[in-house]
Amino acid sequence: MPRAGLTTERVIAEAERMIDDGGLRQLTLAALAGRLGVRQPSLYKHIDGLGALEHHVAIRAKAELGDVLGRAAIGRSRGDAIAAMARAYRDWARKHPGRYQAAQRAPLPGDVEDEVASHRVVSVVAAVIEPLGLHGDDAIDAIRTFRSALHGFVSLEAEGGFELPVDLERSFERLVETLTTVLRRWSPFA
Amino acid sequence: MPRAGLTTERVIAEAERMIDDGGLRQLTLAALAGRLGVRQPSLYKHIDGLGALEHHVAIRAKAELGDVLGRAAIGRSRGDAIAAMARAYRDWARKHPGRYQAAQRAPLPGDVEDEVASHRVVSVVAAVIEPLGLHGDDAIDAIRTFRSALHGFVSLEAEGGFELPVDLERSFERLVETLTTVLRRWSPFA
DNA sequence: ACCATGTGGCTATTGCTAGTAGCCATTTCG
DNA sequence: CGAAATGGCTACTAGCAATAGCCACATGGT
Repeated sequence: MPRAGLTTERVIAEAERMIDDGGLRQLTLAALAGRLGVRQPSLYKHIDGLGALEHHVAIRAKAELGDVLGRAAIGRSRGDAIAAMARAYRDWARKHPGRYQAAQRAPLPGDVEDEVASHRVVSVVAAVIEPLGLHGDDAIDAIRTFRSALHGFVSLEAEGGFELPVDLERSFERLVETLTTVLRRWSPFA
Repeated sequence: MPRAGLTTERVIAEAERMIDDGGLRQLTLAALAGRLGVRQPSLYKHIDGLGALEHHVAIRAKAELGDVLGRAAIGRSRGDAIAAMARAYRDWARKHPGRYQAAQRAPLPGDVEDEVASHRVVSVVAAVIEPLGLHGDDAIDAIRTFRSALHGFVSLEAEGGFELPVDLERSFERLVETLTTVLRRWSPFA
């Protein structure tokens, strides 16, 4: 009986591929094992159950998204950086819908690894917004607005929540323009 | 053996209560039957399986959300109507997190009932935005921006996606103010 | 009042899922 | 080259949705 040569890495990678074309919901250990040419219980030698697998996928997705956002902002400033980051955010989410979805679960309190990965995304956004002169609560409000608008657009788009598939590019560019304008003019709150 | 006196209505209502305090994910026919004092197969006399049940819940949630938004805007105009609608949106989603989540699935093509309910939400928003002088593609972009920002905020809030639970009220009011300002000044696109 | 019909429960069963126990062949390392 | 570790496996349990088919209750007509 020749060995399949699985590793934790390969199992997770296949799970990622699986959810990116089929949705998070249809990730099952049975189907995953099938894809890897192995029986379902064999997976437990590499991952600690379905929950742990989803957790790994989530952390990796958060880390990669943070990375992508960071790279998008390099060499740009202010409005340009914000727009580039927004487009990178949407692009990544569209290329990896399952992983994006997996990344939405908040870390459990005390789960340091997850907290770090989650925080990275926020801190990259914060780093781009800070040069606009925003600090403290004003910066927090601005970051939340930015994230809300992007996450909202991306997830409505992914769910097919926009009724007409036409003109999504235009609508998104419009949203990006609005965001950059709004954030550049962000002012202290009463 | 006395009858339990179930109806389709009661089954759906109990499912709604169930997902509103526990999340959509933990809606199972077994648990639902337990709550209703009945065995699991008995539910099939009233609903056509778990998928159909979720579908009913989704349609009712969309209809009710559309209703709530419509009522919020009555007697107000322009910025006031937009702000009131935004607050009503968030309030309803917070009061009914499971139903809000259920309402996010887009209708399958040809599912007229679902399409009507889905469209109602969009058309209420459209009705409030139109008096600002927006038509055609500009109105579509504006509606999408509005929905994106609200849905994004609400779902990030529900998932615990904002790191600090403090100041959410302030951040939301800020978002609402920003939205009303942006929409009032919405201009034709190049 | 009573019988006939329809219906809302039920038990029993199937098939799919996650997860556990424990075996054994292959690999790896002293 | 032998011993230990390891990565597959089969066999099993338990929970889930769903179907088949039974039977008691409720209802309505004569």
